[in-house]
This record gives sequence, structure tokens and C-alpha cells, in this order.
Amino acid sequence: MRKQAAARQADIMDVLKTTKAPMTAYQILGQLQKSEPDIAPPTVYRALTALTEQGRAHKLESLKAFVPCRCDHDKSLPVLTICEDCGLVEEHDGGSLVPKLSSLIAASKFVAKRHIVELHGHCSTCAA
Amino acid sequence: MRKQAAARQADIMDVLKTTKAPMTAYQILGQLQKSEPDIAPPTVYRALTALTEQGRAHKLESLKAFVPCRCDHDKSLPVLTICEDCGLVEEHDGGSLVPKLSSLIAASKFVAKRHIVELHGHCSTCAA
DNA sequence: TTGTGGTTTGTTATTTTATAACATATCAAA
DNA sequence: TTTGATATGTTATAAAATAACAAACCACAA
Repeated sequence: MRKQAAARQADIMDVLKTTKAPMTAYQILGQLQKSEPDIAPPTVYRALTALTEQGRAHKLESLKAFVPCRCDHDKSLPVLTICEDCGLVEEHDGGSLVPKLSSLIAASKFVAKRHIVELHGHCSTCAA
Repeated sequence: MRKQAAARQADIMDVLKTTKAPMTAYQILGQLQKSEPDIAPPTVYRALTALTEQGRAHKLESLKAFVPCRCDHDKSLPVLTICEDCGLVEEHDGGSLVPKLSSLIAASKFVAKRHIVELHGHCSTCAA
């Protein structure tokens, strides 16, 4: 019995939401295999690609890991803070950064399609 | 004959400077092996770690690739633009973003140690 | 000199991340 | 139904990164 893409994606969103820390593709795979042992990496990667394109999940490029999008609305520019101690990831709306960013790159005439902003550091709990 | 770390790092900076596009660790390895066939991945990764810590090179997390730092001074916050067509990477000083970024995350009391800002899109040549 | 201890570098092997390539199934329209 | 377009599964492999240990190097003291 095969599942449609939407069902797979929903499964993965459920898995992602079970923890506060980001999960790698292979950690997600491991969870899915508990109920469907035959799932292979491409299935997971394809679903994750769709989810990130839809904005339902974000990839933390610097960790090679994924988090569910934690906001109701579409963020113009997600700013992700990553605690290096506990792994907690929080999402902030970086829309207010856009004007400054645009003026920074205006001279080079670069046309930005995708913005990646990730901050590594310590969350309020771990920094204390 | 083994080389000291500083010499390795200089070799790698030379390799990185031969192209405008970013290079992966294994592309760098391939170049180095032309003159020293026995070099192995850890040698390259160790040198790249040192270079990025010193700020002499940057890692493009979203490409898993490296560029030499192209500025004279230490940037408070490097903003890297990546052309998805030709691979051109340019570096901009994002220092002016810091106040807005700080205020964005102030409520969460997150303490940022490392900022990653990468913009994917098209350079002036490819966008035209 | 000659140890001696700390550090750096080399080596081997493996782990982790990601995707190519092709087979099979599904679905909608003719 | 056939047919064709698309989505999914499967197998295999490629690409990126690091663990673990061995060997070499260097500074300094005896």
C-alpha cells in the first residue's frame, strides 16, 4: 500500500512536531520506519523538499536538519535561532530586515530569490 | 614530507582563489592531490576549519562549499550572495543589519554567537 | 645531545547526508 | 479500457564529513 505525497508529508510533519529540536532526514526516516519499515531515503527527501517549498517546514542548512514552520502566516523572511547547547530552534519574522538587505546588495544588482538567515548561539535557558 | 598547518592553509587559500565560484572540500582535495597525491579528506577539513575560524575563508552552508574571504577587514557580519546560474559568490558587509537583528530576537533573550546570512538568486549578469 | 610530553599531522575506515537511475503504480482523460 | 503523464518505490551509489588511532614533530628540560 503506497501513500500519496500529501499523506507522507503529513506523516513527516507529525514526526517533526514531536520534538522541539530539529531532526535530520535520517532521524525522520527512522521514525517512519517504525510503522513502515520499507521506506527508503528518497521518499523522505522528496517529501521534505515539497514541505520546504511549501513553507511548511524549514531546513537548517547549517545543521542539515529540519524543523516544522512554527508560524501561522507566511513569513517574508524566516530568521531561525539555533541553541548550540539544547538544540532548541525558534523562528522569528525577519521582514523588517528586507529594506536593509536590499540596500546592501543594490550596488551589485543581485536579485535575491531565497534568504537564509540562521543564528547560532544560546537560548535564554542555556545562556543563563 | 609533511607540511605544517599554516602551509596547508596557504595552499588551500591559493586553490580557492583560482576560481570565482565556491569549491567543495573534495574539489579542493582534488586540486591538492595533483601535487601531493596522498592527501586525505581530514587534512583538508582540518585546514578549512582553521581558515573559517580565522575568518580567512567562509563556508557556504547552503552549498557545502567554501570561498576565500574577499574583504580586507573583518566583517562584523558577512552577507554572501550566491548566483544559482553561474555560481558567482559576492560578499557584502551586513554590519548595518545587526541592530534590527538584535531587536528581532531580543524578546526571546537569545544570545547570538555566529550569524549566517546567505542569499540565493541571480547575479547582475545572469539576471539580465 | 637525548628524552619526554604535548600537539599536529597522517592514515584507515566508517558514518552521515543526499541523489541518480530506473521500475512500478496511480490517476485522469481520450 | 488504453494511454500517457506524473508520482512513488527501489536499488544502488555518490558525496560530504568525521571518528579513532598511529606516526611524526617540536619545545624544553635534564
